[in-house]
Amino acid sequence: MQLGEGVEWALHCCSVLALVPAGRTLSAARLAEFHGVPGAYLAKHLQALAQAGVIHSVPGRKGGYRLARPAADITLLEVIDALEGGGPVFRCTEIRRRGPARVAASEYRNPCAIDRAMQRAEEAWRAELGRMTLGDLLQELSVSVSPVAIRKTATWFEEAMR
Amino acid sequence: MQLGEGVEWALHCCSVLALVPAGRTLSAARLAEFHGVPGAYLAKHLQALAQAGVIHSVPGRKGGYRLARPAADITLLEVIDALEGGGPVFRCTEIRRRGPARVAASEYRNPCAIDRAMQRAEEAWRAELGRMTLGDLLQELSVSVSPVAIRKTATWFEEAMR
DNA sequence: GTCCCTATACTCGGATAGCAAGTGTCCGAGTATAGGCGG
DNA sequence: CCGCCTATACTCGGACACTTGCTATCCGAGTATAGGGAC
Repeated sequence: MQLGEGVEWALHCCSVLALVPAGRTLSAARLAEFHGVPGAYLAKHLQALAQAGVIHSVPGRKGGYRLARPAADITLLEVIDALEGGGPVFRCTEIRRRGPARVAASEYRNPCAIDRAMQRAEEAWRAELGRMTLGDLLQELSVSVSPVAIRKTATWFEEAMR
Repeated sequence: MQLGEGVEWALHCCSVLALVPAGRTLSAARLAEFHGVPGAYLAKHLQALAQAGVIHSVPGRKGGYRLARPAADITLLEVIDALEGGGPVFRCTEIRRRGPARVAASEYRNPCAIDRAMQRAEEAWRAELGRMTLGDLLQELSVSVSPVAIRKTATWFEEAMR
């Protein structure tokens, strides 16, 4: 089991979009260029983010993408769920109700103990991701990224915003 | 992202194998019959569990499978890692080092903040699964499963052990 | 009657197809700009 | 000189191929049993 590559791209793109000035946008092509990834495929993931209400898309010539809300109001969990569908990682198919030891449906009042344990673990995962917002991420980036890289990013931004 | 179907099967099989008397085994065919799943495919997953040292395989005519250790010493995490490979769910491909804003490799001393956040969440998931053992699961099952189902399972076991 | 040998039945183990989902790419619909034309 | 109209360039959005990994199955290698034969 592993998350799709698009999750990494989406998280990086969102952290970049958080730097876009209010009222401006950044196109999918620019985002792809910045991260060195295929633009056509990245567009597909950005589309999913837009449909989930994480980012806002602006059509037309001066169009592009921007965050749909302030960075502090967007959790990492939202970004991931937007791409992966948000369904449960572990799907209980109730195999306990199959085979020779099955009993009447009314006997299965309690939920499957295995499913419960898995959901508990999954909830811990989601809680951790739901605790952290893009705002937190930006703050962490501002202190952990080297000044050289920050300067270079700022320069690229001026070019891209022109 | 979702776990393979085999994870559910493996967890149920392990909880059944925990009921096997010491010195005895249960064949893959019996386990498949009990859960109503294709035996040939289940065998593949049991094989993975055996290679990971979770269960012990006995070849030959009176062969089969049994737990490699006491149920209280086997965590749910071990079972899942045995099937899914144990690798990280989120793989950081360091895309920050690509594109026009990249800088010299020596500037990337700090680990990627996005990767850190994802690993933290993943660790919460693994911790929760590592906390629970098959022994805990059995105890929970003994009180949550209906007496009728327990009796029916016991009857099937007597037949299978013959 | 006892021991040994052989054929058998049943087990695990790895090698082999089929299929769904993720990966990657393309072209069409829509909009703000820029330039030219008319008043 | 000013306003309007049209052609253009650039954007997002969904429809279309390809590849990887999960799903499913089979047959071969190995071992304990059971039966028969020899002593």
